[in-house]
Amino acid sequence: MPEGHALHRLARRQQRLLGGQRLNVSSPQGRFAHEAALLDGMVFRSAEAWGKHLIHRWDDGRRGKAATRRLVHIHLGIYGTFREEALPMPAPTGQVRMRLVGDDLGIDLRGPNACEIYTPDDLEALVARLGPDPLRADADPEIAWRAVHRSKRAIGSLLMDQKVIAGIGNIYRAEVLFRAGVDPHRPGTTITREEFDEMWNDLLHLMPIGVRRGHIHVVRPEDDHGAPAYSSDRPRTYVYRRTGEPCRLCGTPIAWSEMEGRNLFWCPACQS
DNA sequence: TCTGCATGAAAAA
DNA sequence: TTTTCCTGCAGAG
Repeated sequence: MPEGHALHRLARRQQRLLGGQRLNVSSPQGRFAHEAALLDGMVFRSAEAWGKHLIHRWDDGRRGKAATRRLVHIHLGIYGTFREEALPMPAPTGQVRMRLVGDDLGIDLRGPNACEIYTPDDLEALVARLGPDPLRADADPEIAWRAVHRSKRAIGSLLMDQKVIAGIGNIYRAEVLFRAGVDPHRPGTTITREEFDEMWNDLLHLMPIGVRRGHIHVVRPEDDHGAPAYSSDRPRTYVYRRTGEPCRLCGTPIAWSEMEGRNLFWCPACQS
């Protein structure tokens, strides 16, 4: 679930569902109890994503300098999940780190990598260490291009590095490389400006689709036939988790290897 | 019902 | 490079 598109989608949804409401905040699990007590009864003002990071903005309902404001930083990691619940809220099951209860519904957060109070300086530092996020209007591809162009690291590794581009995960990494015909093992220094631009523009195209649909779907309709799909739905990926299955374009078995501890998938014929 | 793996990334070693 | 976070799902039985 949680590549960048999922976080941007969550931010929009949570702001729509809870924005402007005074919430009851708790931490049934206890690990966020002190912070939850500070937030309890405050107004949930907005939610915003930078890459895979989510920021909740809170205030006490007053305007201007008199207002007390707080920021909460959330990173879901690989396990983290939000679940919406109808009121009245059910008894917590599992480890509920943060429970938000509004006028119409509640939201439980389980298993996050991070859930913590941020200062404005913390947020500034976070944004400063992230690369451009293709889902944000202010994203500057030149920053990403420079990072790629001067690095000897494999492009498959660079695309996963949040300092290079924020919000890309294992699926977008694999699929964008496939669609651009780029071998994941090539050093960044060998990537041409044309290849980089093609991948960046593809992210600009694909990631908003992910936000709208709520999942990553990159297979063009004309390629959506033949080989058995990974999921029971229509095929969504060209290479991700399709090890040994025929490439949707050329039929060559999709290759797998481990790159820096993560699964890597590519077509050895289309990406060379 | 049980088991192992997963779309991350910071911290530890 | 390994450990940690400890949910949700797919596949096996």
